[in-house]
Amino acid sequence: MATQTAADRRSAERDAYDAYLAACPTRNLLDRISDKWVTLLLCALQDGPRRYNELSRKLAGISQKMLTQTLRTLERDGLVTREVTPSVPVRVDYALTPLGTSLRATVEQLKLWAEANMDHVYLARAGYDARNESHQD
Amino acid sequence: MATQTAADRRSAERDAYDAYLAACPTRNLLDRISDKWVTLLLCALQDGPRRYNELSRKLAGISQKMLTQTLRTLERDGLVTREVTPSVPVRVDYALTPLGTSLRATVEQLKLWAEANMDHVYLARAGYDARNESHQD
DNA sequence: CAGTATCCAACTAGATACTG
DNA sequence: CAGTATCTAGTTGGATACTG
Repeated sequence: MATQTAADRRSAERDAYDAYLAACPTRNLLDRISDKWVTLLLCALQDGPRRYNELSRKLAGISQKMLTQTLRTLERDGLVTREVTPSVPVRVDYALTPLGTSLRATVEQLKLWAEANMDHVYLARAGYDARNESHQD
Repeated sequence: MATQTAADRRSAERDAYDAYLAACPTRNLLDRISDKWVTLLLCALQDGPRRYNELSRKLAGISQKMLTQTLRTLERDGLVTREVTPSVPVRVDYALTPLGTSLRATVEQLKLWAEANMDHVYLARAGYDARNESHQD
């Protein structure tokens, strides 16, 4: 009994943060990093520093607002660095921090998974829709 | 020249889907799976089938609407199965498909990353905010 | 138990125009 | 070049009430 309790306590301490809990701050962090722009930006920075306009071109269709906003959040959270070279015109380079690199490894899997399983998902949707349309009558 | 072109073509074929492109359907899929409820649900199903109310309790604070909606999307995309046992009251079990299991492996890393690096992110934010408040004057 | 249906406040994010 | 500022259409998701 005492053993059980001690084990439980140890386990609780190790898992101080638990995203299943609504009040846990990791719930918010998980929400932030679960974002397509975050994923694409971190991936776009994997081969070294990139300039603002390079990122803008690479992430086709992203608005200036979302690009700047996402980069600022990533910078504040310690995932990317922002280096300004005060030339004329000014040059700004974004790069991954070690923390950002550690997250990039994971979100890249997400991007690769989507690209690898798109066809599989298409098939699943077609099957689901076919099954559910036949229930209509 | 011919070699170059052939290599380009091969590369283009391998990367038929590219989430960097706005019009690519994987951009949408990436957006769908980049969702905290998707992550938490897939993780909650990792140890086997779970009933609707079990999931509701495990994902503290999720509304019925989001739970049902997310489960339906996951089912349609072929990531989870929904099994109805027509008892009274009815019993419904959700479980991961092989495709869902493959995605779960990745999103679990996301959840673990958030839980493991929360403190690091807190520190980064404090540093960023301190640096930027001192710029105010 | 496992949902469905509806309403709506709040947040999101694109478009647009402007700047050091 | 690398942003900022503003406006708003559209979406999201929680709350609430109801059902087989």
